[in-house]
Amino acid sequence: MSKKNRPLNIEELKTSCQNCSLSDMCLPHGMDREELERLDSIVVRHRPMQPGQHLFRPGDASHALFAVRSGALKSYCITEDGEEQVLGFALPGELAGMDGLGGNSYASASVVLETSSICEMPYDRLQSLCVDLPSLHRQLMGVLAREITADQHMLMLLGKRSAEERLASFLLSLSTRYRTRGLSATEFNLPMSRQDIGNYLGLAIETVSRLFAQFQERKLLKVNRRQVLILDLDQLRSMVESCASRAAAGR
Amino acid sequence: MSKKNRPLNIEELKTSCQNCSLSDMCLPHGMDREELERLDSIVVRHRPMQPGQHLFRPGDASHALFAVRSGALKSYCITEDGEEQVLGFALPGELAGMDGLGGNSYASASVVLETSSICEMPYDRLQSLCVDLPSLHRQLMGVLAREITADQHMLMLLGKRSAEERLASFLLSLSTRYRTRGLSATEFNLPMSRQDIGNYLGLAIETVSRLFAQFQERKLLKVNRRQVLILDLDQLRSMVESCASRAAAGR
DNA sequence: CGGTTACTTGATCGAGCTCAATTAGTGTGG
DNA sequence: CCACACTAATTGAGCTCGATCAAGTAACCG
Repeated sequence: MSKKNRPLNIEELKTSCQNCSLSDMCLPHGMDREELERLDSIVVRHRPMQPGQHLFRPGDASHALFAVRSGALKSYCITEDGEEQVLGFALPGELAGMDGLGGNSYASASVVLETSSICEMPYDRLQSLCVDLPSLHRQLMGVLAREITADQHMLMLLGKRSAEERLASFLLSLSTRYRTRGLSATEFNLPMSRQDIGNYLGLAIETVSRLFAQFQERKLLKVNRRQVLILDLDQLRSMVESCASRAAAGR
Repeated sequence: MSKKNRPLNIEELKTSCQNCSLSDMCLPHGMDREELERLDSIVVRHRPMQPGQHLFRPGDASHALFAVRSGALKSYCITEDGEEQVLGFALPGELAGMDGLGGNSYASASVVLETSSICEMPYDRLQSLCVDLPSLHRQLMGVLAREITADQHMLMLLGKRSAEERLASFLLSLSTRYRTRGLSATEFNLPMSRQDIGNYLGLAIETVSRLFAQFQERKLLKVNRRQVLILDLDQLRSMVESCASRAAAGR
């Protein structure tokens, strides 16, 4: 927490995949020291970005994959009529910009939700590196396949689940992802607004708000604005048991 | 139709990507003659498969990508409570099995809807071929990226669109895909049941049925069981985009 | 044929949306 | 420091779309 107010430390900027605590859940997963070094050499690291700043917008020439080092991103697209559709959120160790791979432009937008450090990996360099590093190639395929699986999991959520199940599933997903990152599974801050949550889950924001109130009354959790404290993870799980296996498997 | 009863013709089995009319909308897109030959060498072609047969099921060891040569596939997953969730349909030139790439097993199932010829491309051979053929690598990435984009388009459909808009969008998608394949954009047979359509679109089958009836009354199309004749493509299109009223009104 | 499955049509009900009002944060400027 | 504006979130009331339940019809198949 005091980190926030410290002046910029050059050592922190000079970070590499090799000493990044997230490397195991990020693109470098399963790569050895030498491979990591080569990946490192193509990663561009910027200064922290501020809420509201965009990594890219739909139609922008697609040139790079992005990894979240700290902070959070929101991925969304704009429908023909100007409505926003939230597609997902990227937490540390997760990627954005996959939909531009192999094409000319991004189909979605990616915007910073809270102050974030981002690693940028240019497609062309990534691709040529894949030729040399089969494990990177496999890892990249795996990342894309998991993204497809995750999107399909969302299809199930939106197609089959009630509002209650959707919100429970969403909170469990966040909980699991924070725990994986060594953070608390039961106490965290939501990086996104109610608007974003509702949009993502296909619900009106009033419904989201009411559900939070209802969950609180049922002693499942405590929520104050963006602060969430989960009191009964098991019961939340039992609300979405049919989706739990996939989420837990992580694959 | 008489084809069904003819003995197996060796020439029909010996088909290759090089003389496949679908190659432009399939994995080979953008590859030259020599590259095609090398891709051909790793493609396994089976005898036609019958409705109900599975290419793979969730949890099966993932070993290959599949391309539809003729016929149609349904992709779905099963939730723990035994519910089926339809994830999509593959028409000729389209792929199945992408969610197993880079992992150990498929997350979804793929089942044949109507008698189909399938091309099988083993992952390991595909991957080693990617090292030699950058254009295949790029194409594979592109295919995966498009799949992600398509899934995200479905998220929008399920999250934001009314039943009417969903069915219109579904029919338009089929229409476009058939036209791209050199078939009629206005007259085709649905390869899937009402059950499948409803499941896919997040609607009850009764709703799907009623909408078909309603569309017919509005002279948008004629439908008889699985035969569809689209009468007013433009108006169907305007239904998908005509959410402008809602957007203008508020939000 | 009779039985089975796929689809259609009708009637009713409720989950979640919309509209509207209120409350709680969050600056911003005097 | 407070008044004011502005946005985010909550809460309430009523309504609508689409689900569910139920019955009927049409194709298919031994």
